[in-house]
Amino acid sequence: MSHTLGIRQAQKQKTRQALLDAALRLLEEQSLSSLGLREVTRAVGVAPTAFYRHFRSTADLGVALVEEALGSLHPMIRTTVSANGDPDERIARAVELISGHVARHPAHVRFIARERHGGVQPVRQAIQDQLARFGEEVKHELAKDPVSTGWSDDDLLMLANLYVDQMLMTASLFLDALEGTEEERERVVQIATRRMRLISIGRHHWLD
Amino acid sequence: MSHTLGIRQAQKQKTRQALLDAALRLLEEQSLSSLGLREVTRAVGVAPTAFYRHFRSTADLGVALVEEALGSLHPMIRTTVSANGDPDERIARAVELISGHVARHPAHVRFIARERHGGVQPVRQAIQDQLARFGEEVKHELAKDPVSTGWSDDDLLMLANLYVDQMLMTASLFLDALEGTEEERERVVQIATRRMRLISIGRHHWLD
DNA sequence: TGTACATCAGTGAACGCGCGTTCACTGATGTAC
DNA sequence: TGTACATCAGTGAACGCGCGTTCACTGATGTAC
Repeated sequence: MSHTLGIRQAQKQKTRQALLDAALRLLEEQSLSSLGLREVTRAVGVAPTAFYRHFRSTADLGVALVEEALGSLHPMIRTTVSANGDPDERIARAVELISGHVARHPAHVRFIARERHGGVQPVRQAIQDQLARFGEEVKHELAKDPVSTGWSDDDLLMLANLYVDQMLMTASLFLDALEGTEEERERVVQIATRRMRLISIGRHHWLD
Repeated sequence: MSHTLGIRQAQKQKTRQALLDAALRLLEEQSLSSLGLREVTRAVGVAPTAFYRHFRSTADLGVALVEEALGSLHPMIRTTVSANGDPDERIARAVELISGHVARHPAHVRFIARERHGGVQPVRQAIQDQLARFGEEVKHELAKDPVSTGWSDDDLLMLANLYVDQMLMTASLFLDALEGTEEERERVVQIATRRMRLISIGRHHWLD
């Protein structure tokens, strides 16, 4: 049988999630380092002091947001990279997947792009850690590909991280085009696809 | 004859520069969106109200910092891309140039990396504009290269922007390794070099 | 099922503090004659 | 060169405001018997 939370626990989690949601919305127009605790509680409709029942500080809340934004992405990344089909098909699928993810979770993507180099160290660290995990996982999937025979471990990791950075860059481009026209979004698809294709070509000729 | 500034103008520029310098130092540990006007004037040793003689707001100061950080970089970029020699030599020279620039101007590099996706729209826009200019300039230099014969304008711009993004990424890696060991920095050189090499290989086989 | 006590998420008042902005000012520098 | 007036970078007092944090509290939920 599955464990049901008590009423108290359930209500606490609900408030916690409301704080995270409100913060994420406020962070669309500012950086975490300028986000105020009172701002967040005001948006939720609880007393400022209620914040401390859930987080030590806004930095702490930021780390929780990193987990929310990136934690669930690992399976998706794995299946994308390990997909089969010819290179162009795989690239098209990956670009579409990124596009869809940005459209569904724009605030999360913006948050990660913004705070990756942002002014709050623990959050920066949490993002770096997650991205490093992505890198390792992508490397692991790439290693299975016949194209990778003869590659050193270092080179595989280099390529994996290049892909990860490329995905983030692409996500950021889609984000900028979100409020634009369909034409602009199509243009991002074109650019992202060709960037990926160039990297893919480099990969296939790496050992020449 | 060259025009000499009056005493008043000279002193004003000196104060303005002091404000920019102080802000840049404070921004090593926070984002622009949380930088206070009083913080900056306090660091310089002038009254808070003096700030308004030079900038309308901290956002305005941020735009001036973008100009200071990127404005003088255009000639450097051009000569780097247009340098001759075999691809590996050119890559090695480019990586070393980025490494040197980061070592000389760490705060400027950090500022750009941080505010590129930061919470202050006018500053983000100013950075985007400068990077778009870099892209156009790199494209213009790439077009001169025999390797580029047969390339469409769109593809050349795609490659140029890929290079620009790659430079920023590399600069950011060097930044993270600045306080680390010489070994860590050498590792960044290796990674950046191989990323560039893979892109260069992709470039040479693009039209296959 | 009922009772008595423990837990603890959320409250609301209070605090001291630094913020951005206004305003009239000062006194060194610049300019006209 | 000297004088009289204009300019304007920087000053300092004052303002209202929202901030993060503390503290003792309340009352619904949880638990032991």
